Order: sequence, then C-alpha cells, then structure tokens
Amino acid sequence: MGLKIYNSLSRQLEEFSPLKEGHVSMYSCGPTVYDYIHIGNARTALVTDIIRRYLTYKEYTVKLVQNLTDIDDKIIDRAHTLGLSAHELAHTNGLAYFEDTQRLGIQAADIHPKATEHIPEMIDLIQILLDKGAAYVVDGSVYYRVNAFSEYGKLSHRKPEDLLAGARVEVDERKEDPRDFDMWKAAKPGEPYWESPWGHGRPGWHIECSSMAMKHLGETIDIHAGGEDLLFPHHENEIAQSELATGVPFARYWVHVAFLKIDGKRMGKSEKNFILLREALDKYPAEVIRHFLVSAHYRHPLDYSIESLQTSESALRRLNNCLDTLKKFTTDIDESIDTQDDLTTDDNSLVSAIDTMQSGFIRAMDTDFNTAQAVGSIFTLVSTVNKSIAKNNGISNHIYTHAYNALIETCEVLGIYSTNEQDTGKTDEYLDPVLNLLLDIRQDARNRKDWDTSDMIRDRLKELNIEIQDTKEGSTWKFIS
RNA sequence: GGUGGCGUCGCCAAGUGGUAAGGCCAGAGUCUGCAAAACUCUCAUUCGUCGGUUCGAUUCCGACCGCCACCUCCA
Repeated sequence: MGLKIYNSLSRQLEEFSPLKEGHVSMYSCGPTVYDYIHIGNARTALVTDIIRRYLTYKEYTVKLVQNLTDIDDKIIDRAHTLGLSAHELAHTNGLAYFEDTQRLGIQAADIHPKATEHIPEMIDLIQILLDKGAAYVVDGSVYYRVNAFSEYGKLSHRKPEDLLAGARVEVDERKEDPRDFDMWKAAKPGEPYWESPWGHGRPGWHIECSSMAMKHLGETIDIHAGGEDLLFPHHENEIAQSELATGVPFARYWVHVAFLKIDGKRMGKSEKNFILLREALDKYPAEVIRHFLVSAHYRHPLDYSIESLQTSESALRRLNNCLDTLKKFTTDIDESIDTQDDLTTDDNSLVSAIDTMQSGFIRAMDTDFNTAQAVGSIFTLVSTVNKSIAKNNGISNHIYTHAYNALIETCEVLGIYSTNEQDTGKTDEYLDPVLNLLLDIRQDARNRKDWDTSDMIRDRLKELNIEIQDTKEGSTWKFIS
C-alpha cells in the first residue's frame, strides 16, 4: 500500500506519514569538507537523492537540507599542513563536493547550510541548554550534560552502563561525565575562532546539525538521514541537544545507510582504503556507478570492486539497448490503450507486463526503498520487451511507446538512465560523414566479396576504438571504450 | 565486554511460513561471408551447520561456526 520506512529509532519498518500532509522535510548529514569525498560518502548522498526523487515521484513536496561541515579539527589540521586558511580549504572542497555529486547526477539540496554561517543560531541553542541546566562551561568550552536528558541513548539503544563500560571513551578530566560532549570548543592559540559569551571558540560538531536542521526545517523534521556510523554518537547527541531544548521530537524517521566496503572492510578515510568518487567518475559513467550503488539495499553493506562496476556496466548496456530499440518504435501520438477490444493477445500480455513492472517497482520502493528489487522489476520488463521484439509479433507502436515511457520514468527515479543524448557523440559532426564514407566503401567491398578490404576497414577502425555493427538494417558504428 | 548486522547459483544480489526475483559470467542458438554487436534459450529440489516449532521453514525459535560494523574522528 503506502510507503514504509525502517526507522532506526524503533528498529522497525514503519508506515510513513509526514507531519504535514503532502510535504516532507528531510535533513541529511553532509560532508566535512577537508578532502574530496570517496564512493562510500557518495553512497549516502545517493541514497538521500533517491529517497528524495522517489518521494517526489509519489507527489510529495520535499524540502531537503544538507549541511556542509566547514569548520572542525580535521579541517584546521589539514589547512595547516597545506598552508591554507581553514576557510580557503573548506571553500575549495565544498565546491569540489558539489562538482563531484553533480557529476554523479545527485541533485542539489534545497539548502546547503554551512556551519560557519550559523554561529549565532548555535550560540542561541547552546545558551538555551545552559539556561536549562543541561550544559556547563569549563575554560571557555561548553559541554552538554548527558545526565540532564533522561532519554539519552534511545536512538542507539545504549544504556549508560554500556557506554561507560566501553574503555574507549576518551578520558577528559574537565568533563563531569565521560559521555558529555562539547558544543562549543575554546580556541587554542592560532586557531580560527568566533566570538561567543564564553570567549573565542568554535562550534562542536553535533550542535551544527541541531541548529541548522531546526532553523531550516522546523523543530520536528520528518526524515533525518546519514551514514550508519553517525548513529552514535552524532545523531544521539543531536537528539539530546534538540529535544531537551524544544521538548518535541527532533526527527520522526531516522534513516541510516550501511557502509560501502572494499575488500570486505569498511571504506573509510582513516583506513586510507578509499576510492575517490571523482576517480571512479573518470573511469565510469555516472549511471554505471549509480547502478552499482543501487544494486543492493541501502541498509546492507556493499563491497566495492572493479568487477562489480563492470557488471553494472554490462547490465546497463542491456537496459540501454532495449531502450534504444524501443525508441525506434516510439510514436509521438499519445494514444490511450484502454480500448481493449483493439488489442491482440500479444498486445495485452505486453501491456500487462508493463503494469507488473510498474507495480513491482512501486512495491519495492515502498518497502523501505528497496532499489535492488526495483531494478529487478525493470530488468524483467526488459526481457519481456526483448522477447516481444524478437518475435516480431506486430505489437502496436503505441504499446511500445508506453513501455518506453514506463521504463524511462522508473529509471529516472533511480537515475540509471541519462536522457541527454549520448555525450560521446557530441563531436561527431565532423566524424559522421567520414565514417559513413568508410562504411560505404566497406559495403562496396562486401558486395564484391572483397573480404580482405572489408575486414581491414573493420579491424583498423576497431584499433581506433570504433566498432562497426552489421545489422539487418545496414552497418552502423559506435565508440567503444 | 555491550549493541547491531550478515552468511541464498561460479560472482553480485532480492525474497517469502507453502516450495527460490534480477544482473554478471558460462554453455547452446539466431543473425553474419566470417566475426563482432545484439537478441533468444539453458543455468540453485536449494538458501552457513546442527537441533526445535509446524501439515509444511530458506523464511519462526535455540545453539554453534564464520564474517562485518558501532561503542573514538569517519557517510
């Protein structure tokens, strides 16, 4: 029936219903811009993008906010090594982030707030928490008093004892409780800082998301997304800060994206086992990378490998071949197909296959955005269409048009089909006539059974990465990689 | 130690208390002068192991084995 989302808060699949009917507010934790993003980061960004596209497909009005953390320890450190200001580094990498994600076909969020542009809002929120006795100041830093929030741990389902038992909690003598975390960090000499009631300093990581989400989306947001590593402590802390300040739920559905792995291990910046998104994009089209990322459900780990990308490339070729073939039958006439009496048995079975694909796609996406299953529905229809075309059973063009449109529509939700005409062909104005000349010469040779000449043309072009395809309709060519 | 997840065809990956989607690879075929490309067909009586519940379990329960992740900055 309707959309169901797995909510990390309840650890259950829940019926989705937004706070305001027809509208969805969504916040996604964005990157800390001290470096380029890797494919693992891209996975989360892509899942966010697809959730948004699907909600839009379901006719919701979606407002998506994704932050950019543009000040933190890593940025300061990296800027220092590079001899740049923290601002310069963050600015450059912020632009690179947009460039990379846009190349992946990720649509920009409605708002991309930056931490450094929301200092006053964060100070206000910290002040509220101080006034409520939920925070304390030590040497110019402000800490959140975890004990003040009785529901602390409700997202990560951790009990205070569990947290304390883990000997990995950093010991900081200045904290009242090891679980307490900083909302405002006093600046050390030479570090960038902002003025605050507690002295020169900078915001802690968690406070920015609380402030910016509430500023741009209100005190309660519908969907909050992020990588699964953010569940604790980041999201737990966001909840603690926000809910203690407002007294209302911070986010209604918590969505956590599983890790992208490489060689069976989590791809992470600290492990240095990552592949930069831009490197991958230099080697593979965006649709191929998207297909790969979408080939597993977002809550299940996915292992990155060249082989997987090649698999996706082959699968996508099958899809695109089908689409290209269908396109030849496409008619502009938008005939309705409800006149059942005019339809043959073959017509009807294709129409029903299209319906099956669409309902399967929706059922899959409605079940916690099961993109893997959704892709399955698409490929099942691809098979049916291919069979139908192979049988040459005289299916009406408008039914093929219907199939084409249905496939395009669903593929666009996943972003695995690019509507812009093959970009490889954009320089062909000059090449086209030349190739056609060669093709003509070859055809003449073939007519004379001069196989040496025709094969030489074919082979030499292949060396130039141009492949000749002989079909019943004649010869065509295309670039191969 | 605490918490969560995973183990399904050679590889990737969905899924369900009633008998296993899809993709890749592979084999066969159609097409072709031969190829390539494309398309078609074939391709898991079986779902980590052992028990239990059930008329029936891959799906529920328990134990065990193996793997991963979070508890510390990382999407």
